[in-house]
Amino acid sequence: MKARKPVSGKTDSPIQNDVLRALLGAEYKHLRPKLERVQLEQGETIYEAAQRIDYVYFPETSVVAMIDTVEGGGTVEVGIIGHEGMVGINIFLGGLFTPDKAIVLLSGSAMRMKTTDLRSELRFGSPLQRLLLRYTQALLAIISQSVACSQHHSVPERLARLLLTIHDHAELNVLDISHQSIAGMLGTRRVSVTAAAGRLQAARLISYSRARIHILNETDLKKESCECYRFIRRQLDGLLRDVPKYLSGQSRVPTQRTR
Amino acid sequence: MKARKPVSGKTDSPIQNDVLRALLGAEYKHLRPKLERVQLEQGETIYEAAQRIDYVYFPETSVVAMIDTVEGGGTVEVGIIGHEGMVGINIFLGGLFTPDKAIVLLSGSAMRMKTTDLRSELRFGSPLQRLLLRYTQALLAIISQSVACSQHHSVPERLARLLLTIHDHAELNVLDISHQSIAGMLGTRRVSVTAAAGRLQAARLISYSRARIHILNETDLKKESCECYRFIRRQLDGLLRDVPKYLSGQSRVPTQRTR
DNA sequence: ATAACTCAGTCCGGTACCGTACATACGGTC
DNA sequence: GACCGTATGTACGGTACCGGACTGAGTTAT
Repeated sequence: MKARKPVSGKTDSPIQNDVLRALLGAEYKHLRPKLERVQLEQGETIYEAAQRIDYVYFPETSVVAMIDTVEGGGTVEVGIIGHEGMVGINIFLGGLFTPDKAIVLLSGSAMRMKTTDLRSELRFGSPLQRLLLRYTQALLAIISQSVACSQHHSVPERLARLLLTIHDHAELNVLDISHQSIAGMLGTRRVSVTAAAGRLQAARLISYSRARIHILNETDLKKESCECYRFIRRQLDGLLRDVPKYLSGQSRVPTQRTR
Repeated sequence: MKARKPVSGKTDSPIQNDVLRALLGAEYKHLRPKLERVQLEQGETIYEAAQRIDYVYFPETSVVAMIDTVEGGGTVEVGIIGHEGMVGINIFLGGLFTPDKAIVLLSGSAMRMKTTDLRSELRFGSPLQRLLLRYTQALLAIISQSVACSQHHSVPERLARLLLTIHDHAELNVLDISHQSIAGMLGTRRVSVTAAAGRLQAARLISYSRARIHILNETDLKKESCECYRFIRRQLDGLLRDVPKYLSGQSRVPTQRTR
């Protein structure tokens, strides 16, 4: 496991991950010393496929993509994880490894925790466990939808969906991603991405150059996307709404991070 | 909820679902009165999408498919569930509804349990919970692979995979399924299935007529399938191997049902 | 026997991709 | 400014699959 430097100075600033924030009561005090804030840099590989996992990550401003690889080298994205979730859900489910590769899509901070610490937190029907169960549910629904999506929706539709999904986690209207790496996520050729992106640019919905994409018109971009974007949003929004009932003293989830 | 007749007579015969069998100790006695054996008939719909769930099902000789539907009517299979698993995993994860439709692929028996009973069983860190967590893990891995599969593998490859997967749950080398419903699972046209199936028949790997498919040469059929079949098998086999360590008094999982 | 239905076989033009290749353009480095 | 690595633009033939339509063959109902 590669050494990773903690974010200097602001180790104690407020936590921005929704799962952790939902635990801000008594549970939190107990958990806090086991959490460490780290900076994740774009392009960095967090997990290799089939690798033993030492840490799970709760992204804050960072965004992480889960990537599957098939024989022959083809890849595809099976999940985008940001401040609403956790990277390493397989650990929670009882596994020791990740089935897929996790790479950092957008630089930013994340809280991390040793897998051993996570496991001991889960001993009882703890709030953390219920939160993660709930998150797993959303993840399962989203991935199921992804199967349907890759089967039935066109590359342009899926490109719009992907851009919107990442954009929802980003702080600006700018995404630093190349056509090539988008192609890797959609499981298609770079050329197909360029063609689709070209159309979106011609329609003034986005603009791009050299691995930098600007979202110009989010509203109309949604119209170009397949239903899957809305589906994903609904799942993740529901996640926040459903959280309170799992908590004891807490009446409402803290305000969502602006983007 | 439709009335469903219990299987007459043999209500007390041994349970054939792997999850339940793994609980055959003290936990079992506690659970047994809450389980009811029912007969599931091919083509029957167990859950509609977005429907409230009253029962979860533990298939024994029956096989169930989870089907997603997209706007426009396209469908795709997102999971085949047999004696190794549970139908209604979303309940376990804290939901109230199924996101997808569940239909009976092959007739047979299943044990079922009220969702309310399931929930109360899960209060503590029960063995049942750990078994279902472990199962969820496998399910997540399999569905992730399905995303990659539908993106990168051809219809003939995926047809072989599907037939093998169903066959593994069946008791005979005969599957009563039409090209049309296979098309619904692969998310493709009936014509594409016919073409692919025709090739497999010409190669004497299968034979078929009027919604009845015979598996003639499983070994060579595997060679026509994409890697995904092996992947699924590995996940489900690992499921059985990993079970014992979650149990207290039990040293080994009971012998697997022959097929 | 006839009809009605479901299932499978075949054909047709169209298109959204694929794999490959090469050309151009941008950004940073020296 | 010249260079190099990376990103994007474009072209081209090939093919897997689509949507739609029609035929014939088996199965069940009347």
